[in-house]
Amino acid sequence: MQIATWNVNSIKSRLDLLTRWLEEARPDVVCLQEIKCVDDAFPKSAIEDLGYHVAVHGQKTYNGVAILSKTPLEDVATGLAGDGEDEQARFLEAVTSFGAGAVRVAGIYLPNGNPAPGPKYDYKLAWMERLRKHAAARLLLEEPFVIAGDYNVIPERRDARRPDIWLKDALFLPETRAAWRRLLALGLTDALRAADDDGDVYTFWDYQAGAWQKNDGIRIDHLLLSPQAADRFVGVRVDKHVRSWERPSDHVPAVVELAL
DNA sequence: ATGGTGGAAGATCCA
Repeated sequence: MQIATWNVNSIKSRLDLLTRWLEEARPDVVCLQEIKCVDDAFPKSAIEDLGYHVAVHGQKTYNGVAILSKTPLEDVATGLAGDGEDEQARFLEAVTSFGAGAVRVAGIYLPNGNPAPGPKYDYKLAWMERLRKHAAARLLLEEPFVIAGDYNVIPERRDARRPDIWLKDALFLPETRAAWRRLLALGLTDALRAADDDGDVYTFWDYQAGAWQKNDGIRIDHLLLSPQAADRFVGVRVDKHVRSWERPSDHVPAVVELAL
């Protein structure tokens, strides 16, 4: 089965592209980020008509996440533990069953954090620590578990075409990368780096300055696998061609295939 | 020196 993540940058503006991609790729589970709408405004029936169950955690104007699945979504949870005051819609988790197996999927939209330093960066780092704690708790369950989403983290220099321009950016600051390493150190596998090939793997190209035409990309969308999910790893891909479609998101879908 | 791109909301913020 295939699990995908895609920051669509507004579901209303991207519904036609999402539909086109779902019909082409037919992933089993899709985590969407930056839907930028309240739950009631999400085009649920259009997506259900394509054969998907839908869970939504949205808010007005900003952020917002959703999970689509060919099989029913159970045990749905919204919001990341650790800050009762946090009202930003950035976390959604659910369990889906396929054949004999089940997988728990968390869809995340990790805070951008710019400008850094500042309160937005503090929020990002706190959010990353909350995510680490949550993942640690989930890993105790020893089940197939995938955390998929827009992490707003460039893990290493090779994850940017021009790493030097990102040195002072919240996506690439040493503290950001240290928090990423602490997350991985729990025993999670970075699926996009789990394949043998070592080439460019970008998932985002800015709308500005011809970034796409110059392949001036970064890898900030990630799928992290629990050991029980990594044991079932079959392959991974980035649907880069979607970035060249008309009126694209600045992110493209990333997909992992698991033997489930 | 300026603006660059796009979305949402509404004339500005966020990415």
